[in-house]
Amino acid sequence: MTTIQDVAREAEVSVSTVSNVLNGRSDRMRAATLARVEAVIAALRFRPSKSAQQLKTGQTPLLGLLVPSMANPMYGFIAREVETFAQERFGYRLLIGSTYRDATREAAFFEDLRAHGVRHVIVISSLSEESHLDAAVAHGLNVMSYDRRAARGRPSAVGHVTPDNRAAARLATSHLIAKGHTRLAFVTVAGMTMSRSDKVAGFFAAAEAASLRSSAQVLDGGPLNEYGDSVIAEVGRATGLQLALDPKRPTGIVALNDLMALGLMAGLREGGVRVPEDVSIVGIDGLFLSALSNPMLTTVQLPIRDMARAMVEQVMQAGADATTPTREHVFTNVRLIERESVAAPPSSARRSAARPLKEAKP
Amino acid sequence: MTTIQDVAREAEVSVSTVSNVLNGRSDRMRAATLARVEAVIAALRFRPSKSAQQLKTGQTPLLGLLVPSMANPMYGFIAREVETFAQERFGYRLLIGSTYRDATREAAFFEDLRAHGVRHVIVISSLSEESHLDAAVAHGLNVMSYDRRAARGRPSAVGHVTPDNRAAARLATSHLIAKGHTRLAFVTVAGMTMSRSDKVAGFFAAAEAASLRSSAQVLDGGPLNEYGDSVIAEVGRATGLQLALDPKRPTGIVALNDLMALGLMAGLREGGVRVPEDVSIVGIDGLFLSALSNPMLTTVQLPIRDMARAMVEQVMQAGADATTPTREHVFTNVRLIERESVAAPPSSARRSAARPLKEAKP
DNA sequence: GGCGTTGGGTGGATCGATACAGTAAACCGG
DNA sequence: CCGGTTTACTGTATCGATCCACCCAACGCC
Repeated sequence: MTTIQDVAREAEVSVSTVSNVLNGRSDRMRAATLARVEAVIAALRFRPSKSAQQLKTGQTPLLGLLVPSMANPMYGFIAREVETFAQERFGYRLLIGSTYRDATREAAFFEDLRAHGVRHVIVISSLSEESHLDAAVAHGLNVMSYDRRAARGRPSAVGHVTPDNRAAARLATSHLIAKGHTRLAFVTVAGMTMSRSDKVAGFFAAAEAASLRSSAQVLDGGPLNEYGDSVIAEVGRATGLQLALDPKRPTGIVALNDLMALGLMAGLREGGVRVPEDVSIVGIDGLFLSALSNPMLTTVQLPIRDMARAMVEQVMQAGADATTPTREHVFTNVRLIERESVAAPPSSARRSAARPLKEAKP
Repeated sequence: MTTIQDVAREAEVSVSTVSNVLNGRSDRMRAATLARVEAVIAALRFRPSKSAQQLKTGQTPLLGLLVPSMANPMYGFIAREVETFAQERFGYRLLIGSTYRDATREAAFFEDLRAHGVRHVIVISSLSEESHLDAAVAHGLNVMSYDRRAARGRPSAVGHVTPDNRAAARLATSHLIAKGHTRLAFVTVAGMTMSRSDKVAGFFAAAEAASLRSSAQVLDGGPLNEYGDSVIAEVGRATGLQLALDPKRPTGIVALNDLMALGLMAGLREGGVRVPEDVSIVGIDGLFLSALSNPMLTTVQLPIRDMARAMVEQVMQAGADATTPTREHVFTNVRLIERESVAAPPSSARRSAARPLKEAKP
C-alpha cells in the first residue's frame, strides 16, 4: 500500500505539502508544485488511509444503518436510497446491520459502530424502547430514527423522520368506506410500536368519522420472530386463511404494510375467498411489488426517497445536540394508488351487522 | 472516548498489559491483574479503536459486499445471509455498496474499500468484464465472486461461488416438457452475463434432449438501466404484454429469475392471457415472494444460504493467492418447487407448429 | 553463592495521516 | 539597504493501538 511518504519522496516535497494537497489547501503552494504532487498521486494510485485519517481527525466517512432485516424489500429499498444519497452528496459509505428486532443485537451493533469510529447512524427499529438511542447520542453519535415520533416531554437528542402513518391509514380506510364498506378491519402483527399504533389510530379515526367505529376492528396475527423478512407475509397468510373461514368477516381490510397485504391476499385465496369481489384490501408502503400482484394491490404510497434523503441530510448535520430543537420531520405527502384490490363490498354484506372475529386487546 | 491509556491508568498497569489483555495473552500476567484490567475495561465501557488497531495491524473486521442493487429482494436476501454469517462466525461487519451495474461505480467502490483498509470483498456483479477483479486481488484484496465461473485458462486469484445455473434452467425446462409443453421460451433481459448464458445453455440442453430444440427460443426484453430493482420486473411485464399479443406464443416459459417471472405473469394477465391455463411459467431463485403470487410461482430453488456461507468462509481464508488452486464452488443442489404456475399446455396448442416470436441475437 | 530461567510485567518505536509551529527566501516600501 | 510581510514550503508531535525488546525479582539447582 502506498503512503503519503511515498508520494512525498517521489514528488520531492514534504509530507506536509502532500497533506495540504490532499486537503485542498492548494493556495499554500505554487501551481507547479501542486501539479507535480497531483501527478505523483495519480501515478502511484495513492489513496490516503482512512484509518490514519480517522485516528487524527476522529472522523470517518461511514454511515451506520440499522434495519430489522435487509431481506425485507422495504428496508432494502430504504437502504438503497440512503446509500445512494449518502454517497453522492457526502461521499459516505454504508455500514449496515440487521438486528432481527433483537435488542441485544441492536446494542452490539451500536457498540461496533462506536469502535469503528462511526458518528452518524440511521436507525430503523421496531423496538419500542428508545432509551438506548439516547445513550448512543450521549456517546457522541448523531442518530436519526425512522418511523417513530419523538416522545413528548423528553426532548430527545435523536432526530426523527417518519411518514404520517395516521394519515396513511386514514386514507386507506376512507377509501374503503367511500367504496361502501362498513365492516372494516386493520390487520397487524402482534406488538405495538409507535408507527403501528399511529396507523391504528388513523384507521379508527376514519371509521369514527363515518360512524363506523363499532364495526371496525383490529386483528393481530402472530408475533414476528427473529427472521423479519418473509414472516410478516406469513403472518398475513395465516390471518387471511383464518379470515376466510369466518362468514362474518370484514369486507374491507387495511393491512399494516404491503408485505402483509400480499400475504393476506394469498391466505384469503387459499381459503377460497376472492379479492376484491369478496373482500377488499389496501396496503401501506407502495413497494414496487404491490404493482406485481394479482390483483394488483391498491396501496398508500409513502415518500420513501424523500424520507431517506431527509434522514441522511439531517444525520450529517454535525453538532446538532442540545442547541438544536428536537428535530422531527413527519412526511405528510402520502397518496393513494388505486389499483385492483378494492371494489364495492359484496351485496350480501351490505347493511348486515358486523361481529368482530377477534378483538385485539387494547 | 476512552482509550487504552485511560484503562491502563485506572488499572494501574502499563498500556502493554492492557493490550495483552485485549489480545488474549492472559498467560503473561497474574490472574489478579487480568481480573483488575477486565473490571476496569467493563467499568469504563472501553472498546479499542478499530482505526488505531487497523493502523498497526493492517486489518479491519469489515467485509465489503458489492451488489447491483440492494433494493432487489434477491440481493437483499443474500446480503442478510452474508452479513449474519460474517458477523456470527468472524465478528465482521458489512460495508455494502450498490453499483447499479455501472463499471465506474464499481471501480469507485473498490477504491473506497482499499482506502478503508478492507481486505475481504464479495462481489455480485453482472458486469461481464472480470479484469478489474484481478486488479483488486493484485492490490491485496481477497475477492469472492458470486454467480460467475472462473474463466478457463487464466487461473484467476478470485474465488467463485455460483449455483449450477445450467442445471437450474434444465430442471425448469424439463418440468415444462414433462407437462407436455413443446413451444418453449427462455425469457431474459438484454445483455449476456456468464450466469445468463449458462441458463440459456441449460434451457437448450433440456429442449434438445426432448428433440424440441427447433421450437425453443430465447426472448430478451429490454436492457436493465441503472435502477436494478424493479426494472427487471418491468422488463418482464413488457415482455409478457408483448407475448400476450402473439397467438403463436410459446406455452412454456422459463424466466431468468423470479422477479422476471412475477413481471411476466403481471404482463400476461394484463394482456388477457391466463397462467397457467394458457401459458405456464417457471422461475428461478426461490424467493419468498414466489410463494405469495397468484398463481403461486413454480420455481427452482437455489441454495442461497449455503452459497452465502461458502462465500464468507472462503473470503476469510487469508493468504489464498497463488498457492491455492483456483477456488470455484458450483452448488448443484437446486430443486424444483412445484406450485401453481405450471399446467399442461392448452389443447389448442398441442402438436401445432411453433414460430419464434423474436429470436435473440446469438 | 552464583547463574540461568521463568514469570510478570514495562518502555517506546511504529503504523499513516494531520496541523501547528517554524523557517528561508523573495518581495516591498521608504 | 533594512525591517517587515508574504510566499512557499518543512519538521515533528500526535491520534490509539500493537508488539518487540528489555527488565527485574524470585526461584531452582548444582
